[in-house]
Amino acid sequence: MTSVEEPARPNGRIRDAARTRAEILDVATQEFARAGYDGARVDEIAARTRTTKRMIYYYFGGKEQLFTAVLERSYGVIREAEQGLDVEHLDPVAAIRRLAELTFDHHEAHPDFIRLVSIENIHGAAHIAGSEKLGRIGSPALDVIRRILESGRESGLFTADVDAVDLHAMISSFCFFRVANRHTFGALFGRDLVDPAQREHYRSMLGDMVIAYLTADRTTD
Amino acid sequence: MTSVEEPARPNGRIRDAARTRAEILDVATQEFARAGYDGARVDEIAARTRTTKRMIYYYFGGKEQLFTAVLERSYGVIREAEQGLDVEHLDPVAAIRRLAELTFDHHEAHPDFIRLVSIENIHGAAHIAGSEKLGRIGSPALDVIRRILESGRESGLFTADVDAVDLHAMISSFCFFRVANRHTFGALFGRDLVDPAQREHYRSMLGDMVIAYLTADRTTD
DNA sequence: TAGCTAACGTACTGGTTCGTACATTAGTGA
DNA sequence: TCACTAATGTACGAACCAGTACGTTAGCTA
Repeated sequence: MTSVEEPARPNGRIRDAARTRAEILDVATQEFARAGYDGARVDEIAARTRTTKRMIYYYFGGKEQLFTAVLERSYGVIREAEQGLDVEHLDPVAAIRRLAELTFDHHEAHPDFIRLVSIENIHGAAHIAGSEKLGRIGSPALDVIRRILESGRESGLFTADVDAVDLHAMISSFCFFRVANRHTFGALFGRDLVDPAQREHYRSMLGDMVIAYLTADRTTD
Repeated sequence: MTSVEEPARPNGRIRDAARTRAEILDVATQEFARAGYDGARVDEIAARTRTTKRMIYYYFGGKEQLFTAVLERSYGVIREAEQGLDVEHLDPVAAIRRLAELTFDHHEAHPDFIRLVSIENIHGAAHIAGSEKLGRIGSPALDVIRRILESGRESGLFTADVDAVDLHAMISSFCFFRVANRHTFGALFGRDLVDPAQREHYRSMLGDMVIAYLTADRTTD
């Protein structure tokens, strides 16, 4: 999330469309993630901004479109992160583990994004469906997984009959659950899934799980 | 969810505290699951009931307490289901697979419950924290996992150093994600994770994953 | 420097929504 | 059968909240 800081200017109205727009998006991201779509208050977002509610409607049109814009930017951030991943030089096992770890790290580093995705699912992904930008956002991670799977199978290391999308779901599910459900899980089972002291434990657990699944001895099946 | 049906009585006011209470809970479960806590409307719940809004406040006190009651009953349903599972007679590998399948089936059969848990996580599990009933609900599944893990490790079949709570998290994460995130996942990747035609595929994928993790050859680590 | 427009602010409205005051009745026990 | 209470219904209020009508100004350009 690109946060907006300004070198305390003299008072009086300053005009900067880009800054105002970005600041609204920043605050809206926090507010929607904090309270959900219906729980979020347009007035509250405006109050925590250096501008007014009028500007939210001026730039985004309404609460619904603002939420869509928040989603679009948040998804854009992961896509960028995914585009930066470079694991082609590693052997398939190491490459998959590295990819899983990157997913793990990204989920942990962006709890607000995880919450937004949960919220969007409560609403049946209606905003994604209504957004052209999100429709064609794709996923660089999928292409990477596809290539790793291929080379892993060629070399005989990977025995699992699984495609990139399903493997992505498997990796994401663990990372997502750990962050998204930490509150109920903690309250019910007394274990904090995002306890920093257990971070390495869960991180390697994920890698072990995925590698074990991909390389399991299937001759006896 | 125990749904309430009545043999169409002659009109006129009927007094049945238990029925009225149960009917409110049924409708509230649907409405909260449909729209989230803040999106749900008390008037809407009342309208879809054979009683009035007044009764919701009479029996539950308010929207917040109604949601807590809905959660309490929903969690009670799984606990009951878990108590019915009988896998002690199976060998550890088969027992774990069976347990994973039961979790898989339960998640798929209760999408409303999954949504409620997502919603409760958005609110930081505040209602669970404020409920005595939910605080001491425990989890029969955990005891079962504990025993299976022990016997699996004794016989040398299981090599993974994992405890019951973490294994439960691993199994739940896959089952939960598949149902909770099906909308965004479907919209972004064009794959329906709850497509009935793919049900067996994902069900066995989960079992394979967990078993592979537990029994992986760790001599080379 | 005049004028134009994108950017911004204020003040308000209309509908919504949780919650309640007050009235009523079904069923039960004396 | 009478009275009492748990259960129910009606009508309303007060706060909240998304959205807007209308007015203002900063900064650019001709």
